[in-house]
Amino acid sequence: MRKRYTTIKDIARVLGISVATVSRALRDSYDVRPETRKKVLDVATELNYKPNFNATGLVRQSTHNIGVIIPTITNYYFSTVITGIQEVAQRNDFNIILYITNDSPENEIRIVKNLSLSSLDGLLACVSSQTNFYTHFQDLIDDGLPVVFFDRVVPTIHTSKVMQDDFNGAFMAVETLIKSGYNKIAHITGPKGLQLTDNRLLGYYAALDQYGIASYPEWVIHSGFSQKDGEEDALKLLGGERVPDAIFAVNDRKAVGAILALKRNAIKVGEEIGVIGFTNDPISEIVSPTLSTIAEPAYEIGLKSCELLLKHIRKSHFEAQEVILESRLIQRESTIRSISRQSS
Amino acid sequence: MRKRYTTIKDIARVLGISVATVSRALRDSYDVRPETRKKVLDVATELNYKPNFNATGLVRQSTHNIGVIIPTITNYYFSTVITGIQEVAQRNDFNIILYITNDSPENEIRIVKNLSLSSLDGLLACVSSQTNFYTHFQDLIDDGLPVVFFDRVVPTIHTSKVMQDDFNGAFMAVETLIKSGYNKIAHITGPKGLQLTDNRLLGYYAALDQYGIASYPEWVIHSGFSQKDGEEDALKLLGGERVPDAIFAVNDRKAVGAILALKRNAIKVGEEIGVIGFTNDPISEIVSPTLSTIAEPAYEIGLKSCELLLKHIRKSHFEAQEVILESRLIQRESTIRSISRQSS
DNA sequence: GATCTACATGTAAACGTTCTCGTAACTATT
DNA sequence: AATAGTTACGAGAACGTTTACATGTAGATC
Repeated sequence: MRKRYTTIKDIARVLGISVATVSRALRDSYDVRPETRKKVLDVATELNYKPNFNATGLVRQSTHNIGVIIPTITNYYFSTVITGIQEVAQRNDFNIILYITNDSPENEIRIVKNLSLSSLDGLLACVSSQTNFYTHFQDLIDDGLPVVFFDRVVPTIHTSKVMQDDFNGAFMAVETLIKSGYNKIAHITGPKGLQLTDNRLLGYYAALDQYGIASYPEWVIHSGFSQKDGEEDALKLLGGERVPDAIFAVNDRKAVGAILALKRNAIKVGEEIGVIGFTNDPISEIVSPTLSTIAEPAYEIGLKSCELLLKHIRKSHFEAQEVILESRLIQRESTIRSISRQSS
Repeated sequence: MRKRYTTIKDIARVLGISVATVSRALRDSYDVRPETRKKVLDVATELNYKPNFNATGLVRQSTHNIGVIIPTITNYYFSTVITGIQEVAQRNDFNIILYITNDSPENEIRIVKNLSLSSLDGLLACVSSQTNFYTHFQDLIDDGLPVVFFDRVVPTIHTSKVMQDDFNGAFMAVETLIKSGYNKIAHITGPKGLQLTDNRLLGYYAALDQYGIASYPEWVIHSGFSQKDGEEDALKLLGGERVPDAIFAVNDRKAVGAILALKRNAIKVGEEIGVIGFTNDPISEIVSPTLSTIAEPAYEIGLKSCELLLKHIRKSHFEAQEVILESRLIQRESTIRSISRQSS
């Protein structure tokens, strides 16, 4: 049974003063006598007063809510980003409302179309991997809702974006493979059209170019981001005409999938085929052999995205910004050619 | 720059009718002529009308928000639970507002104290592992806010709870170890006072009892839930007077920690010391040897919790319910005594 | 043709705040 | 003592909806 909660009116009645004064006492300090203020505050805590955000939101034309649209949260990267977002939001008294698209464009569109600036102060979004119409986001932006994209950003929309340095990360990954003695390097990556996919692919080509190493179209496989996709891609590479001696995966899940597939085919990972991933998912330390990878600043991406969004919310004319955070190489067993492997 | 959005008044003005009629046309179907209704709907879509939830919330005394309090989301179990929650919430047009406590009682208390039934229709909560005062939750319930606990539930609070069958899961886990030939079985578990910890511990003792197997106090180690805790606990067991030949871990993260620690000490997992976990985290298939475990119905726990909460929200006198979902055994390599181990 | 009923719509209060204005009571200035 | 300025507070509108109640119109009933 829902009880009636304490309102500003209750406090006013108890003290025999007006609601206006109570409101001021609760918020501003000016224009109200210290003693009055104290009395109000005392009664407020005594009656366990909590502001009604519907009411404040209605009059101030703002909720303290920011929406977060994300393909999935059951993976290290995204859940860490959200943790970062949440951290900043909490510090600034903003709530985060979570929308999970399950990486489906239909869900994404349905969700976004239902959003409005009457229920949200701003939006943080990571688009689903198969989305290619972005008008639903553009509409929201045109309506005046501040939007910041992260990780999977939309190139054609002008707004703030936060991502890791995909190009240099990929470059480092491939360079590491080359320096470790691999020279038939394949790349299993995400769907086309995603800026992240493009940039990592570009980094891959750039590194090959710089070291004068050949690549073949069949060595670049576009598919999804899951572990299963990684397994399938690896099998495809193994079954091809030219079998590579190293695989650069667009993320650690795919890299792990590839490692599992290779192991099942009795291929010694590292020794025969090197594998490097991208993310620094904790599984990269658990899989055997442990996985070399490019560490993404997931938490920082969350922090930065949310900070940027808050700036947009607070200054209506804050200029859109693109933030690129550094990635860094972590070398483990999967890119080392003859290691004294630890037992199993 | 935030634009003014379309309101019900705009629609009324365009059509020269009253806001009441527009409101009715938008919601009920009765008491408004079909043609009028159609005109309203047409204008609404044309002007891209979206209801202002602050306003509706204010008058209906309800937001469509449910809060979710959770220690962390960067792990398989919790992120999957949330995905389940989100699924039901979305289907029922409820938003979920996410609060992450980082497993800290101070954060939890601060967050809960700021909550109120003017901003939330209900709350789903999983308490932090070190919390032992629960008055902050009780206060909220006393205020009339529907609360459903999941996983880590609070025994002393009367409200709906959803959890997996911890007792039987633990029983199965230990039974499996026994049937695989282990008989010096240790248990590394979570903090005392948590119902989940207690129930799994009880299941552990019950299985040992049933098979007439001895246990020793030093074989039951209470600590945190992290992988690191698992490593430390395992080392403690190895360094003890009586070294066990099997470890039942309260969750997969700790089990993985234990496996890693054992491997570093050149102990053959499975062969020499069996390990079984709890959760069925995807890492359990990736770690080597693969980890036997008790699969928790994480997604279903999310679904069920949210469904239950919605019932509480909709029926103010809905009776509190305790739901216990089944866990099931998944046997892999870590509990098999001599396996033809796959290459590394 | 008067009354009754049903239907479709309008009027206005209410939800809990914030905030602009107005104003009484002081204090300061001359 | 008259005036101006300051301080602390109140009145009331506004935010966008919903909803109880009132009202007007049309057809049905006698």
